[in-house]
Amino acid sequence: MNISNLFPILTFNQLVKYMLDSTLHALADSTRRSILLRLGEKEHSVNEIAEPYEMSLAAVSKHLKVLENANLIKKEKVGRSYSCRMNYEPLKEVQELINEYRAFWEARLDELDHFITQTKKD
Amino acid sequence: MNISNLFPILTFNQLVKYMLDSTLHALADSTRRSILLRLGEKEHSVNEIAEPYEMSLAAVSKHLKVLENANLIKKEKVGRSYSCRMNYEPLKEVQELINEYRAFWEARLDELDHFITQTKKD
DNA sequence: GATATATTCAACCGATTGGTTAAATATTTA
DNA sequence: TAAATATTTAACCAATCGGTTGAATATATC
Repeated sequence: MNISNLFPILTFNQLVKYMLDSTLHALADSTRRSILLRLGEKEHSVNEIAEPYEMSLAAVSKHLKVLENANLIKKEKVGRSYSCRMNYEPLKEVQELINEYRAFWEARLDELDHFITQTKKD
Repeated sequence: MNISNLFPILTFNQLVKYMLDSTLHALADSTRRSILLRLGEKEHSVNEIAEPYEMSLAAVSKHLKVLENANLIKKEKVGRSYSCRMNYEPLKEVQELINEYRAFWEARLDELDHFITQTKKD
């Protein structure tokens, strides 16, 4: 199930929800986070990506599919192999999410700070 | 399975990996993201948290358990109910992760920029 | 002490996950 | 054209997921 297939039948908010679901799910696995870091550094073929992991090529291929569906990587066919590279875009959405939480968090810290100052004054 | 039970038998890196796994897994569900946003704003009892969702109280209780195991919320027993509040701490780790990816991403953009400048010069 | 309230626990369900192996598909090379 | 290489697909497996319902456990109130 690729996100682009669903595009015309979802509202914007549903789309953001779906994107965050798939991005965060893709990141919630240490093998995939490691793959993404390596692809951030430089492009790799599927075989190169799979090399360091103690699992089958098919398993790595599946991990790449999860990253690709989350739009975190792009694959381009080059001869008989695929060149994979990272796509940062979806991480901006995650960044924004974290910022939202931080805004609330800091607002509450301010409140607490204010409370302490008030208490000291009394 | 709570992270604190595993603490003595894991290395620091394994611990970070486990924490990111559980934090990102907890965030990869829109109900839990929504709960966390509301708890960021203010403390709530389990019943209050459950109110807006069209699912059983037990289901919400499970979501809260996932958030609690990821250390994203704290629960305190107050009389016969529980007061829940957000804990921002684990999100710092996520923030750092995103920053790592961004560092690579920007380094590559710089390379590309450099390449374009070079090409124009020729 | 009986009853109402707040929450969790246990058992179950169908769907999804992360892995496997073996076969299929493309493409290049000999 | 045959063989080697790169990758995906299909079928399977056990574990986990997100939900349900009904019973259990605390605590507060009548």
